[in-house]
Amino acid sequence: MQAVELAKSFDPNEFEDRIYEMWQTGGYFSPREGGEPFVVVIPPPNVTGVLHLGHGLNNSLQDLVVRYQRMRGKSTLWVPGTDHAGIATQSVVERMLADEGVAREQIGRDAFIERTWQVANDHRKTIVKQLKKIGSSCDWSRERFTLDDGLSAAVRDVFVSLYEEGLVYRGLYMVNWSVGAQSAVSDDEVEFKEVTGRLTHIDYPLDDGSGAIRVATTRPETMLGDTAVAVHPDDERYRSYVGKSVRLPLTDRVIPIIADEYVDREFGTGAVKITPAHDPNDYEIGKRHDLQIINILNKDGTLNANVPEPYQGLTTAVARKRVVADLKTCGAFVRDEEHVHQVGHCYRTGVAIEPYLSEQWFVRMKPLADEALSAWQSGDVIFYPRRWENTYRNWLEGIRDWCISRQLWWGHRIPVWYNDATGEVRCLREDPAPEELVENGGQWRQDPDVLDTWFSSWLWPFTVMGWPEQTEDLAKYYPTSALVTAYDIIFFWVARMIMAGMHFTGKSPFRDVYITSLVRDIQGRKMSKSLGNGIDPLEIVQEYGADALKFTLAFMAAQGQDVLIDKGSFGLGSRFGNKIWNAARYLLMNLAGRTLLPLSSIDLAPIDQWIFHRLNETVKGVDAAMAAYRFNDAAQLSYEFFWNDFCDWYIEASKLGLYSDDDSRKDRAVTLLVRILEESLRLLHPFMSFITEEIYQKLPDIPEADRAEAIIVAPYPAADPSREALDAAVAFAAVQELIRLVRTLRSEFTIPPSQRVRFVVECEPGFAHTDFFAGQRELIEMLTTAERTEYATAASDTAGSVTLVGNGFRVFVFVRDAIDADAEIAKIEKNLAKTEALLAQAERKLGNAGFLSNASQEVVAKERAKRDEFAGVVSKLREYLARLR
RNA sequence: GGGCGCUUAGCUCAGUUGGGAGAGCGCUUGCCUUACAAGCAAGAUGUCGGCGGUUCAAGCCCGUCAGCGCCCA
Repeated sequence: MQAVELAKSFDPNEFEDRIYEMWQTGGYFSPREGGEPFVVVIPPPNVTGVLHLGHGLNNSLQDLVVRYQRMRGKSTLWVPGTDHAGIATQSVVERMLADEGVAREQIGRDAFIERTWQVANDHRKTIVKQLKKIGSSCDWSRERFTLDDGLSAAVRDVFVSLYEEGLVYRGLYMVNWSVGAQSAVSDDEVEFKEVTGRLTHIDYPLDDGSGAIRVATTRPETMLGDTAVAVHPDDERYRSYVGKSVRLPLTDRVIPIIADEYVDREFGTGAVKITPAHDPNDYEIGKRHDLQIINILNKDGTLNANVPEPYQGLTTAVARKRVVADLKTCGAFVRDEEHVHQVGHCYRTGVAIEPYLSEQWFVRMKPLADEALSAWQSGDVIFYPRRWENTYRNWLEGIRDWCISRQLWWGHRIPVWYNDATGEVRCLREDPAPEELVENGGQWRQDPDVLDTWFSSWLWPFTVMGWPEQTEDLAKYYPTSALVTAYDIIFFWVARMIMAGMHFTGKSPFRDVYITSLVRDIQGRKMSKSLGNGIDPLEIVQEYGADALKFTLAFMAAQGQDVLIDKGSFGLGSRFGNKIWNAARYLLMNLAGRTLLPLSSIDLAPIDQWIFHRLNETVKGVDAAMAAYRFNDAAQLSYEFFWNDFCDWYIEASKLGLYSDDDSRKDRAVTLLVRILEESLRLLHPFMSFITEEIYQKLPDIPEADRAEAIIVAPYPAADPSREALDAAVAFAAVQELIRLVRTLRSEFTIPPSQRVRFVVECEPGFAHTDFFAGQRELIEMLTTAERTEYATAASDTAGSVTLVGNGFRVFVFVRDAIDADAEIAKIEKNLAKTEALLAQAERKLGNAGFLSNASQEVVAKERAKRDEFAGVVSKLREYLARLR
């Protein structure tokens, strides 16, 4: 057989694109015929921008799960796609237009939407390219976009259905007005931030001239819209004021003083100004007391014509200063003080939210939330880690109606037409709408607003399968198997998808919800553009390779904890790739002139049994970890097997065979090495996808091996009871102990590699591995750089030796001349003290009646074994110490 | 105000049912040993935040205090 040559230096850039192309051409990303389905739908990235490291984590983990299940024979489907992200995308385009000096109103709705499609398409292409670059094994033939025809039809269908069911309604309500987006947003889209403002105390003079009532407010400019002052009905201080009126400063209005239990007597002065149009609580009070509602804001957040002329057109911030100044001038201003309070901000634009009374569309959420709760209660949805179920439950139990209309152009247009003349309203599935509704003579007009982006996202798991059409995909691949997403969108997305799934399909859209952590920088800050601390996943791919990206993230993604990461962290995965590459390179270069044998013809030596045993244990561990979504455990187990067991021990040991002059011995060694390499590659493929495929493609034919045309569709290693070899594992552990003892000695006394040492191993009577040691002489000598080692039950002449104490044996190393006696004594004393402490601890336990009666048989037996081991070591160390002195 | 989480080696973090404290990076020492210096061999470092309790036994369970973070109101 010819040698296979791998490049001397490992360079993932050399093969990653080529391998991805090969997978795509091979059609491996599409579900295979037969097999139980395993389906994942991607959390669709926004077409606003490009992928960041959070996407890197999320998609790496999805790829990990999908590849693992694919190799386990499942009919695996990962549906990719993108989200139109209404507000975010629209504002990106608006900014672009602004740079050109144009407002969207100038170019008109159709032109604006056209322009936005271009931007969205550009971003979509970039995102797809990025997902491919990091190795995502998505089925690209099924890629979807929340605004494409099929999904749009579904959105329309759902809106109309809910309208017909009475779960969608329209009305005049206090909503969260995003001045930045000039649109309403839902309650969930408001982020409360602590803001240091000022609490302003103002005297409102009584209309009858008998004094004034003092109010305190954090938003003085809203006084221009005040229509009452309220006090608590039981507040003695203000009892006599109730029923009187005040003359509102800076205006010519007279407003009443009312009593309402909502008022907090402890806050401020205990008297509160009431602005029904601009505060949700004031609005409620206004309704109770039939107060006038004066809207003082324009949609852009400036003051409108309902305020006195000098303030019109000012922004709220400017108006605030102006109002305070004018209050000072007229003497109504009392004082103000620093005041820390929570202020709502739009999560997309970051601009402060103004409570604003307007006509909007809402979804009545209670019935839907109940369905989502029952899905969870009956175990149809399981979160990993479980504690996120609290978040899910709390949100659903305190559910509020969902404001779904947005005053935007980019999105799903609300399918409702109004006849202003007759007052008729029609909500229609038909698309395009009937001729008579289309804006002709101005009789009918369509609602100008679009729907919240999440109103399409919440349908994602089944609309990507073609719903409401009863498609083949829907029947086969819905409900999906697992959802992988971050905790910050449990409300926005996960809970709503479960609601929609239950309501429209009668099924939870997925059973397992794996909640990923957020990726932060090394100082624990969220990665963001403005901080400039973001990490571009493509930069990582460029520098370290896609495998390094995925492996490192998987290795670090313990359940529940945020991942703190910097660029250097990816060295972990990169070094692992280098290790795999070089191990494979070494084995393959040794194929020259060899013949691979059938595994069944080989009589396994103990060390071979040991490595198969370790591989088998690793497979079991990885399976258990993957079943529990413990990706870091799975990654770590495979890493340790490959690096520590296979490379550090088995490959090193195999050099005995490879460097021998015996062809059959060489064939045997190479056969086993290639065989274990092949299985290891399959074990590692979900974590290190590109490199394992690249090497797999270069492997020679291996007799009796379960090969596939590509590793991506090769079978995942399965646990095999016949490979369990506990005896070999225990025996080999003893050999490792012996070798480490000698190596440590060499290192501690700086015995150069050029100096081969000689030693005698003396095994105690009853030591189980005496014969095994002797049988491994060659290996032991190679790995300790020794010569002429002897194995005996009683060493005869130990003069000139240094003693090493193992569990059940001693090693007499003849290097006495090389060592410093005082240093040796100090070392032994330290070791002795440590072992004596362990012995004392074990003896204390075994001397405790409570321990003997309460602890399990197994634990007691283990403790006895420990005591015997420590006792043996202690007595041997003492004896040696006595001899040294 | 309600809820969740965190505090373990210099750094970043694992530690699944309670039973001799771990990884990666960093550090120290020696090696360019015919796969890999992105490597090999060896080594050092912990009052597991404080206090109290349960238990034969606590990093792990319970209580409490302190500090940090997130979510909801």
